[in-house]
Amino acid sequence: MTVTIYDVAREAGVSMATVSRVVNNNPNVKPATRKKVYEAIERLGYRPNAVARGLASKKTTTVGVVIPDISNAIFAEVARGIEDIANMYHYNIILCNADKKKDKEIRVINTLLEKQVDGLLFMGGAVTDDHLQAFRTANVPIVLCATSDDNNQIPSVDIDHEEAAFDAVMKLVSQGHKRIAMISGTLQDPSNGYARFQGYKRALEQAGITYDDTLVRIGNYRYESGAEAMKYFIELSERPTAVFSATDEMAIGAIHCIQDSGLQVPADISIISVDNSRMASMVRPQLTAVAQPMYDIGAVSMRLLTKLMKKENVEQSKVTLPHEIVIRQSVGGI
Amino acid sequence: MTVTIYDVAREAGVSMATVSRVVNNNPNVKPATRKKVYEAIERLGYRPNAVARGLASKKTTTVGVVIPDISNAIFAEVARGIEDIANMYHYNIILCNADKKKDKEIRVINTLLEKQVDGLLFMGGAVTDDHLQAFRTANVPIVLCATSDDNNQIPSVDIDHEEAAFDAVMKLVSQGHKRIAMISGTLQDPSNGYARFQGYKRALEQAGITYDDTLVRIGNYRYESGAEAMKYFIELSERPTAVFSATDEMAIGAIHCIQDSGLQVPADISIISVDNSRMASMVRPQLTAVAQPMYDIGAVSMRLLTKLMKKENVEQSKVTLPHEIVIRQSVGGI
DNA sequence: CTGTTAGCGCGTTCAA
DNA sequence: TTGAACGCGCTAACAG
Repeated sequence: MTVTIYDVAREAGVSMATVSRVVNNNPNVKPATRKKVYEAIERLGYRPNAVARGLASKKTTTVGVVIPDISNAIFAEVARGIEDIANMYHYNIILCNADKKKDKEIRVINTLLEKQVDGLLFMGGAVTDDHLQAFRTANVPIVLCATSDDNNQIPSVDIDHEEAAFDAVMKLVSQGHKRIAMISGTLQDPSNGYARFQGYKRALEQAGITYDDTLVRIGNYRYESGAEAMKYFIELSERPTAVFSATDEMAIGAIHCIQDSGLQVPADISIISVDNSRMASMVRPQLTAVAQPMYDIGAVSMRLLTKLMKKENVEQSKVTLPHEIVIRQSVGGI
Repeated sequence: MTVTIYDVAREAGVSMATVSRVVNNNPNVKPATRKKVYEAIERLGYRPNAVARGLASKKTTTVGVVIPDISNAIFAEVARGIEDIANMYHYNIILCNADKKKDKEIRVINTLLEKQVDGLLFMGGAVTDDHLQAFRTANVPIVLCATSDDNNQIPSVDIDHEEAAFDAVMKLVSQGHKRIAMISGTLQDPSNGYARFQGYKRALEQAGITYDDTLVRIGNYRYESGAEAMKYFIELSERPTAVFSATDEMAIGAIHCIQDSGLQVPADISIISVDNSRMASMVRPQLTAVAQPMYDIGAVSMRLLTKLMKKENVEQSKVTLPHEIVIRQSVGGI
């Protein structure tokens, strides 16, 4: 049924070792024999068995990527960066979606490790002790991508979320806003949640604005939750003149909620967010946002992982990429 | 370094066969020994090697899913359906992105096959002879998901794209529109492109409207291409009163283009599309669209694949799921 | 209920 | 430049 390296060897009149050599591009094969082998491979339709190869060589040339939520547009762009670099270094990548559930993340990590991936990329999402525990038992390199752990034990590539949020809110401040609300992610999420919230608070402080927790709502990163939070703000007796959203999608929900209430963005309320996904341009008014360099985060983390897998020594295992603010139309003066 | 089943056996004072039995939940093990083995596993931090297991058992309990374009929101929902059913039947799933490039699709298919997946799900996208060729050499079942091949040789789960497009256009017709443009995908794409275009033409014909190819533009499914196509239509001496877009994202680009030109949707121009992704509600006015049952397409195709993998006989290898029209706000009368 | 023994398909010495 | 032989970690008969 399945044609193996033995069949090819017999067909070509050589030994299996020789077939193995040509398949693996080992130069120590006479061109004539190489040709014979290739012909036999062609004739038989031989396809190398990566599983057997992996067992024999103890390498799979594949890296596993766990995506917290496949429907989050951010990760698509990060994945693109990962893939481009992976291809460059001849690694296959396999994606596993974890559906935003922590236990599924752990399960997926273990599955990937059992599959003997040569390295692991853990994309955005909280890194708990359970994660750390799973990582610790791995004997392949792991890098965190668009997230990081509290104590920076694991190599990671990310932006400074606190600073990004700070910059976003300061943009609002510089436009004269004083009553600035925030649509946050859950504070359990260290990057997109907690850090961005801290940045918000620090900016308020620096601007001399007292923090008011009626101006903070927690969303779940989805469009609807952004709209709900905004609805709450609009109904406040003294509503905010500007809103900082932790992510694009919630910001867009907020924009539409404002418009559906008969108000204008940014005339009545300004909106800014962090992310700058493709969606930021797909709304009217277009969304002003602090941009994460998503492609680069993916590319750099994959590059870092290749170094780790090759046991090259890396000078810096935690890399923080710069962010920048992209001005569009959703922020106005007061 | 790596702890094997053999180490566990020694630690627990049993044979490796027994360890294998408990790891695989074979009932033929005395509870006491089972307990001993579990303890040894715990103590040593043993993790089964899926590669070795796959080689010995000739099964990997994983199915490969090729995603044509990870940044396409449609596939996220389809993937969700796939995963839920896969989990139910205890299959792991690994996703491979093909970046909308045909050669990468073929490469990814072969990689997955080399990895000895037990089955393959090929998601939306054109199925060419090269694909068929790659499929033919596979000796595991394959099912097409949200797409199908011309001759229906491969099992598939999909909607009737031609009919869906027809229904969309007929909706426009029923509202009194006569000058109906289309933003199409490439005609090389049999499902999202060619079939939907055919449905458009058939609807026109049925409505007694002569087909006019100045009213058709080909886009690449991205927001920007929808906007560009719309720009072209608006500048026509006699512009359309309604536009049928092959997909949501292009439709949203079109809506914004209309609004940016100072026109209104649907007062000046109506828009309808096929897909009904999450984005359809994330635009103002909200998009009226023919809905594909994306989750179901994923779930049903995975279910079909499990049957095929278990060699159960399936009555119907090509299944066509029903679609329905979701009325929102982007279509008006004339 | 448990242990022994073959392979699974391939990479990799070590000789020749 | 080539081949023979071993072993990767595990499952699956087959015995006992």
